[in-house]
Amino acid sequence: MPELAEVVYYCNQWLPAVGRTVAAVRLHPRARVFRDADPETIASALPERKLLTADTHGKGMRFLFSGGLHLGVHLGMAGRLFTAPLPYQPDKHDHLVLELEGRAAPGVLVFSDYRMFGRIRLHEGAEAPPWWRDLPPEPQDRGFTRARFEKILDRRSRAPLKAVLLDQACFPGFGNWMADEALWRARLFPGLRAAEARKEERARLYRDLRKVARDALRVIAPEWTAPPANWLFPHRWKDGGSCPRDRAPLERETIGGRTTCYCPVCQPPIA
DNA sequence: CCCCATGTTCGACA
DNA sequence: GTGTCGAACATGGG
Repeated sequence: MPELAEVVYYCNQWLPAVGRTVAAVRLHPRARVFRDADPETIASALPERKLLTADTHGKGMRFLFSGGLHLGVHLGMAGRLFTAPLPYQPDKHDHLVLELEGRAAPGVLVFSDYRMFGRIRLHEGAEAPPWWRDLPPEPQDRGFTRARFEKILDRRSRAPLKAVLLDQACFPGFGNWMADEALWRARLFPGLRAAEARKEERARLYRDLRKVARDALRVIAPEWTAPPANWLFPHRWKDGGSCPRDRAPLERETIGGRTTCYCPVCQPPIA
């Protein structure tokens, strides 16, 4: 479920706990979300630590606690973060619950993920963890230059554009719907190979994918407002959905290994 | 029972 | 090395 802006939204859910100290940890030690972490260490290291900062990069999150303790969270397909008052009775899909000291709201921080494609990591040390170091610029960043974009397309010349946009090392935060949205706005067939995109088409894609990232952050990150009807988003999963631009029936096809929605009229497939 | 799902990773293969 | 494909992971919904 979560892509760039949804990840920011969920990260914000834990933000009210900045400055608060963890009193106790409740977790399910055999949950798959702990496959890259030692649950015992998480349970013993977090109590008495104060949450200092919370930030996101792409689909990843990093919560920094006092004493140089870094908690990494990836939401996978169905993960979410929320807070709740005490006393809190964990649901069966709540894999990590942090109880906070004091009586102020929120009482607990919860990481829930019924599919368990999500992931929790822990790192202790003065330096940033390996998984939070040397991160590539996000598409909405100033540092995400046209030159960088061109290099990516040149390197992935034989891949369909859809597959390239889903590469987290190149477009951190982009997922299935953002990739489709950007290609639709740029009027490019998702199966078009990067090398086949002409100069103007590349320019459109660069402009529109950055716009999609910024629009998503504006609309979804603060309150998770429903995306407007002039985006592809609200039409893409509906059977019988039609293109908000020309009303043509939308098509769905597996491209780059994922179900891809596009408009056959304004994003004509190459024969 | 079937198929599908806003994600990642790994192995087999061209 | 590049890229594709399918499976796997685990669960729920239609």
